[in-house]
Amino acid sequence: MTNDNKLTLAGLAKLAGVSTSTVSRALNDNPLIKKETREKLQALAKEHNFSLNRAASRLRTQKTNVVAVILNLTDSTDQSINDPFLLKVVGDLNQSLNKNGYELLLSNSLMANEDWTNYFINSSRADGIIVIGQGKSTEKIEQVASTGAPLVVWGDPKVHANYAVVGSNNELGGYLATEHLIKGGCKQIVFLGDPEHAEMSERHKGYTKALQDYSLTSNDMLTLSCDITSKAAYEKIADTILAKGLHFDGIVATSDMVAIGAMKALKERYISIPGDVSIIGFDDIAMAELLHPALSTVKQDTKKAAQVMVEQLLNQFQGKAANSEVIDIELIARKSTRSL
Amino acid sequence: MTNDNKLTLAGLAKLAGVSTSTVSRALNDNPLIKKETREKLQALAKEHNFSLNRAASRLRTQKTNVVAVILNLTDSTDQSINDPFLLKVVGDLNQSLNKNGYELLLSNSLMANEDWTNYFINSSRADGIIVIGQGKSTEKIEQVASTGAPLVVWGDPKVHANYAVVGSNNELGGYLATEHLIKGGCKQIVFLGDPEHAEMSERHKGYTKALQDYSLTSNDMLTLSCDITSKAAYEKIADTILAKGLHFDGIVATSDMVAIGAMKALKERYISIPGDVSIIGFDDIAMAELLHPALSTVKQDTKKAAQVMVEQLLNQFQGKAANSEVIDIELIARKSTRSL
DNA sequence: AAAATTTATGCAAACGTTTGCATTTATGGT
DNA sequence: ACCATAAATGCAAACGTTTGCATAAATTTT
Repeated sequence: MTNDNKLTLAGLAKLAGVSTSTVSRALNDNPLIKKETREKLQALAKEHNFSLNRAASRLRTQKTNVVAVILNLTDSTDQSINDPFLLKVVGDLNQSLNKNGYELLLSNSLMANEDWTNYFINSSRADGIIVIGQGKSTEKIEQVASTGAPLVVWGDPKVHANYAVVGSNNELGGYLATEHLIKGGCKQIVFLGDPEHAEMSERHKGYTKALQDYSLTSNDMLTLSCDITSKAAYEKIADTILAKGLHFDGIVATSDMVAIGAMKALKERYISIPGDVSIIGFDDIAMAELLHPALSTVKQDTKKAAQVMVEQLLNQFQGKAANSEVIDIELIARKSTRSL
Repeated sequence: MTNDNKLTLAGLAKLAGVSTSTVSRALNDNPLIKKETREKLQALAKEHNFSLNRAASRLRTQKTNVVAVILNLTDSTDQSINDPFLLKVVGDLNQSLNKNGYELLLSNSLMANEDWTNYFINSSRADGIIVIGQGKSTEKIEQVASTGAPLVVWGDPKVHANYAVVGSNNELGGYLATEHLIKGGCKQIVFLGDPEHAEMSERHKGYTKALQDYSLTSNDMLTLSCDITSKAAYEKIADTILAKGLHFDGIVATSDMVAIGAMKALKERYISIPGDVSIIGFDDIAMAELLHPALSTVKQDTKKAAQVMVEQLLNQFQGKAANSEVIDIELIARKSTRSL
């Protein structure tokens, strides 16, 4: 529009009849420059539609103002990429990062290079790394941590790690969910999910503890292990009922998506929810309240989580140590569970 | 680990006893360098965990190998950020971009600066822009297009625009969906969605055309306008039934999320699906087949779409003009619609 | 009114690559 | 053996910022 050959700092300087250093400082609102000239130059820049070359300034300052967000998918069936919860976290991180002047470089564990520190940090692609999900193996994460690169992980904050983990109180969540079913009168409560997964295993702990506290059967056969996708959950419940009949009256699902799969398997068999079987999920994805019956669940506060994660990362940028932090969860009782 | 003070090209060169130019060329696999030395240097680089400073190379080459992906949210209630379909598109774009050596910088229309070309392209943050969703207003997009910046938009490819649009054949989709209901015996078919939205309005066209072709009532009152979220759809259906009774026996929903909301409103009133009312969605999100009843829908091929969009963008990088392109859709009949 | 201080601006080097051109080394032709 | 050509490497400039230090201008102090 205005000028075709890209306008540079030097160009602006010439236009204004000052030096590049003055323009640079003025645009960065450096008080070293007299206020009037600062404003004049800023106006000039706006007028000429000037925009700083970030590649140059990143090179000079050794700071990118970019954060790499890595979706830690568990395997190649791009299943979890469909989990609305994870993607909600990405969205909220984007908001928080932008608010703090950072941009979000999206990546995932399947595509990203082997050595994350090397690829993102040493190459000046990003200043820090946020990993979403600990998955089943944490070796790559630990490797990043060992390099000392700024890092925050979404996962279970209770697992002892040499890196900062932000996450919900999963054990408590599992406990509350189970207790809610118990109080609704359930006697045979199944845990449905993947107990090898860090976060899920904590939820399983809470589940077991609640059963003990209320002295209910804590049979091993009540733990149904399956991948954390709707489809896997659907199949697991269908198979189980086929094999052993309806030997349970409550399901603690490890995520809302898992609960959705289970619900479908039950509905297809005309098993009433919550009449015959109560079911409770985890996450509180947007869809939970729109299911029929509306899904009771344990809500994870992703907005808060995103804020905390960004905050922790910024701390590390300033040389401070980062701490793991627990985000409060909240039991949301809807229609898929009986409440006596 | 190996060395703490960052290793640079010059450092590597010194280690190898050659010049920086040789190392640079070797690492870029430039045949100007003898094959043996190339391999030797690449091995050395790997051994020393060397990684190129991208800020520097971007500055020098004026190429970032980054593409900005902008989620074009319609308003500030961050509603659409919850739409799994949009996020699926982001995921697929990430795959396609990575496969072609590009990285994905995520942004959204609410946070991003006003002038997208200026912010992303002129500043050397990215080489090109992909906008997901035309939304209700396309002024920002048109502005980008007018600057000549590499741009591809996901939306309705039929709307005549001065930029390349990749999208499904929405009119055909709307037609097929409606026809499917008609063939199932529906007589009073409602269109549920937002006809002001570019893509949705095309689907509405197809809907109208199908009604005409089969000479069914094409009453204006059968077009129920609502935001494209589950919640809005739920409320719209609930209100409509309250006000006018059940005056329809089929619903063409503008997206699967909208269909989900409508389904809930029906179920709550013990209206049988598809017994009393058939319902069909659009998108085929992962969850569609896991609803009860499994949702019939018009599938959009996001993987293919992502590939095409990236391809079109790469074309523009090479100076070629980009064309709008139509992605095939597919009717998926499940259990939420009668099939006579 | 000159010296001392404060305030505002400019100079020039540096960030780490890439690449046109010059130079050296190897290969081949007579 | 010598020259012409081809292959391999090196030199040095450039990309567009930022910033320590030096300088110039304005202000205050004596």
